[in-house]
Amino acid sequence: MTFPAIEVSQTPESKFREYLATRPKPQRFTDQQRDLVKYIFSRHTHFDADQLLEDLKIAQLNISRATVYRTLSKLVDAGLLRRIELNGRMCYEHDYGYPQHDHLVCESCHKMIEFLTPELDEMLRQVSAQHQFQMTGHTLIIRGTCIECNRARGAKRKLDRI
Amino acid sequence: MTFPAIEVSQTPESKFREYLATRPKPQRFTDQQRDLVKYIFSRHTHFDADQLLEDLKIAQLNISRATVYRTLSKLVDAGLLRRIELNGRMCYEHDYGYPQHDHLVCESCHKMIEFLTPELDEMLRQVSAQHQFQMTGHTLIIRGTCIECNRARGAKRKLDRI
DNA sequence: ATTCTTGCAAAGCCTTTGCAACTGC
DNA sequence: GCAGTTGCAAAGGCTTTGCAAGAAT
Repeated sequence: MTFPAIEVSQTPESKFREYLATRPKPQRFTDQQRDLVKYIFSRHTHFDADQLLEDLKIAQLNISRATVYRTLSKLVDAGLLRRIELNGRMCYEHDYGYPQHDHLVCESCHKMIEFLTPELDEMLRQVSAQHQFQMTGHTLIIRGTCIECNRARGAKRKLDRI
Repeated sequence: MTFPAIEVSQTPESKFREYLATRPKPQRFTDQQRDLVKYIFSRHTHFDADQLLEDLKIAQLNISRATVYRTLSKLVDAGLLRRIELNGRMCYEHDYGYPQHDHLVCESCHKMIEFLTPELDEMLRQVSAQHQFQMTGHTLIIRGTCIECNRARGAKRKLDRI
């Protein structure tokens, strides 16, 4: 993990069960949902629906595409996952037990680097206030090239010159 | 316009022609492209491909969907338009002759409000430097409710209580 | 004359949805 | 047993693309 986890009193599974039970229309907790929550919270990565589906297959967990999409939505609603829009597709990351942060995204290797910015919140609040805007959330992504890809590129340029 | 325009020495059309001529493989400047550039720069709005297509129809300019998409891409490459990803679709706005800024997006009426933040650039630079990250651009969107929608909502709540 | 662009329709990509079978409570 | 969930395949929304006809240089 990039940052120390936040202390939480419940497991992701119990938090999810609580969410399901608490909805206006109570929802059920199924085997597929249990497996998904367990799998997703067994590692700290950014992933999209497709990657997750592949990884689940490798892990011998047979859960259909439709169920994966439906469960991801519920997990976002439940506050267990955060959704990030990136290059026209949805990316997910842990929300529960993990501090709010933003991302540097490498356009070469697509790595996501997390960063914390206490000043940013203050800035967002000020801007919103100036426009009498009721902020509910924000998205900040810094695009560019990570240090590894930059080095690789530099090395390649050197080779090209020989 | 929300902000004063930047002084530019060329018209959007001539800048585009220059871009087309300067590419490794020179590209042609067609009637459809001319009409599109003229139309797009005749007003300062945020728009997506679909809205543009509708507006073009109203303006009696018959340009096919494919050509609109293809030309929008070229205009982005040429530095005439900026592309903003929003709710799974692409939005466009003037780049040439207009200062770099970020957006507040109302989730109720989908209005986009532009704002300038000198401090932000410094912050982004610092974060990038800390991670030895070569920044090429960023996206910052503040989501929430604009003042008009907030008022409307308040009014509705009042009515509901009667 | 050559090569690039257009317009059409078809395909692509990611995500959502209708429906019959199934399952948690 | 009833209401909500699954899996499948089909549909949806937006964008891209193959190809023949047309236009720019």
